[in-house]
Amino acid sequence: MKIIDEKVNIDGIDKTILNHLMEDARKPILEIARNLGISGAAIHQRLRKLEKAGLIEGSKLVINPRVLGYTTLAFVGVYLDKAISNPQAVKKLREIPEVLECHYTTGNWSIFLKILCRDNEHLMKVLNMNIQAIEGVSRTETFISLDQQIQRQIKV
Amino acid sequence: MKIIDEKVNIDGIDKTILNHLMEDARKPILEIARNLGISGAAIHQRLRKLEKAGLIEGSKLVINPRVLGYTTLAFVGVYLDKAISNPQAVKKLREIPEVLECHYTTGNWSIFLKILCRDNEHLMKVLNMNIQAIEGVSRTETFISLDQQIQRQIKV
DNA sequence: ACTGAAATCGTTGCTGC
DNA sequence: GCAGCAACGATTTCAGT
Repeated sequence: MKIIDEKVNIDGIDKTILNHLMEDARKPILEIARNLGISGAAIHQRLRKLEKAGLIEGSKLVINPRVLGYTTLAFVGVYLDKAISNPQAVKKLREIPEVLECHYTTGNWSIFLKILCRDNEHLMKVLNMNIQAIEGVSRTETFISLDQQIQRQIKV
Repeated sequence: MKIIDEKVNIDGIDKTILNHLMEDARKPILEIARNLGISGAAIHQRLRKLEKAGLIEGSKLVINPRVLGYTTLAFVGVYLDKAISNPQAVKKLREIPEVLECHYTTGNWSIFLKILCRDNEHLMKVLNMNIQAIEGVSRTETFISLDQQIQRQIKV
């Protein structure tokens, strides 16, 4: 766990830089620099400041899973028998590549998952063969995403 | 909607390139090239092929919302009165910056959201003032993420 | 906090294997 | 499908103000 003890003071220039790069992490720094009327070096200085403050975590290439044949996105609420089995369950869940997110949540479920599968048959297999097989998992409730309408990060 | 009609044939070299850049979209291409023992130009050729195939959607700078004071992540199931109001509801949801994801789902809810707020008070305000205020929204069920244990993309 | 300069890298297009 | 090369632009760092 990284400790963030740096004060973050973000001005409009920082926001402009971040908003550009949040859309396209490989957008040329000099292009942003020309838009802002400052030098490329100034942008780099600000980026280093924002990294040091812990605001910038990194960058990711975003792929379209449909092209790889992954078309079924689902959310799964997991009921666990006993609280003590949670960390072991998460460890097992981490070994299932279809599990993209895993949250401890308030409410009915102990654990809440986002999983991505090739199709419904694959989803059923992952649920029955992989997730239900984990010790402590008593029951699951599955919600299939028929269509995702919004996908974004928080506005800076 | 982009039409993907390209056949995708991804070999081990493509996978290596993608896995590197999915971890860090700004990782130097020449560094990857040296690891693989091929030229930088060859990597660029493959990246163009993968973009043309629609597998590469883009890249994103990933920020840590906690540094901006956003600490409460929640999932919200939304009940809508009538099916006809769904597109209008989504349109309104898009105007709420705290809404990061929005899915049409199978099961009890019409719509399922991921939302990010500064704290529980802010969450309550967004639920009561913004989401419940949307025409057609009859009820919501909220699950707060106490801790996110897994966050990743599908393995290529 | 920013500029300007200098070295390295990114990117494209070419020729040839 | 890849190498090697060339040309131009971008990245990155650092001294200087």
